[in-house]
Amino acid sequence: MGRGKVELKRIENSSSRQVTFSKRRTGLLKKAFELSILCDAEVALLIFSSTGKSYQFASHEMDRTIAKYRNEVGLPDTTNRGCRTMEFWRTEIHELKRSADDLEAQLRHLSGEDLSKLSMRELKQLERQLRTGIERVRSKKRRIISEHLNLLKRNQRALQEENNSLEKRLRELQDDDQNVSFLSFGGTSCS
Amino acid sequence: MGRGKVELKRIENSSSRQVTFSKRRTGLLKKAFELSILCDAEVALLIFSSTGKSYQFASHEMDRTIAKYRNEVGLPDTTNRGCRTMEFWRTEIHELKRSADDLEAQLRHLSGEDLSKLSMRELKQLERQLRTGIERVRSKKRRIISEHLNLLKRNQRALQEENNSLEKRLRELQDDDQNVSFLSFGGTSCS
DNA sequence: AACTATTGATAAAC
DNA sequence: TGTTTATCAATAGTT
Repeated sequence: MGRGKVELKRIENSSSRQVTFSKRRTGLLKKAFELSILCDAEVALLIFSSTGKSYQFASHEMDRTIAKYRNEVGLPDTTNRGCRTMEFWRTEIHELKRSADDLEAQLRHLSGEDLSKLSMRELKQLERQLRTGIERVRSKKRRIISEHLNLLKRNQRALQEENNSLEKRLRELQDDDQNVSFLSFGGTSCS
Repeated sequence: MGRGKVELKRIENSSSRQVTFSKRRTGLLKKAFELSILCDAEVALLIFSSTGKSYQFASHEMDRTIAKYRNEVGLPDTTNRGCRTMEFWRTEIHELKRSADDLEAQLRHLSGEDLSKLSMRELKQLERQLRTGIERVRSKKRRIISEHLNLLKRNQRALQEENNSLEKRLRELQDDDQNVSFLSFGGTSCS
């Protein structure tokens, strides 16, 4: 952004480097702030100039964010254990509650409740989501039904086959019977 | 940057918020990287999404940069007060997380995901719920559209009336004009 | 530091 | 999630 592209390497001219540092540092801090507000994120940013001057931004308590990071990475936190943890848990719980509230609101919206504050755009999006959901549910139902049907067909086929073989055996038995009668009564075929 | 300005406040629509988070997070990390290269600065950036996912960048060793920060701010105090209620917080958080998981599962189901474990009966119930939801959303949309339409009609009517009165006044003015001509020129009607 | 031509980032839509 | 497009924002080079 600016007149001409910039190669991604250390700016050799020291005063340009300082000017650029000042401009970009400001921009970076601003963007970190915006991200934290717009997206409700927890952001911590530490900057040290090559001359050692320090700049920073933290959307929440810096130590808490660092503690979270250490937790994530797996190392035990070297900050205060104990006293501050209480506050840590409290905010943690607060956030969990808020995200639960958020989920509940989404659920209500998907059930068609509490729509009064939604814009047309949000309503359209919601309808699309519901349509997708209902289509997937229906497709799942169809699959279940079709599987059930296949099972029934298979069973039917098996029964039919069993039936056939039973009939066949029955006929054979009847034939035997006739032969027995024929033999025992001297060969007159009746009907 | 993008179509239309953005107000600096938490984005209420949760899916927009997530999309924006993803985009801006990428941008922020990129800019942090660029600053560190171009200006030879030491930069550390920690980001946690509102759902707790973690992202980070460090131009140097993260711990070193954090240590530098701690040094800058002043060493942490080691006060260690009673943390007997630790267990309480732990269970509290556990419960909250479980209820959040439950809500998330419901949401997934309503979005048509994760249906494999549901029975036919549950699927039918889900479909009914979705149908109700979609019908309510559609009805809300219809109401909004109809209100908008009414507003437009009212405006149109008002404009029409204004138009009529303006035309009337214009005619009156023209008539006056003719009368004035008539009087000053002694009564000869011209055309 | 202020200016402005340009590039870069990204909101909205798909 | 990725792509595209229309716009706004950041900033490189200049004064």
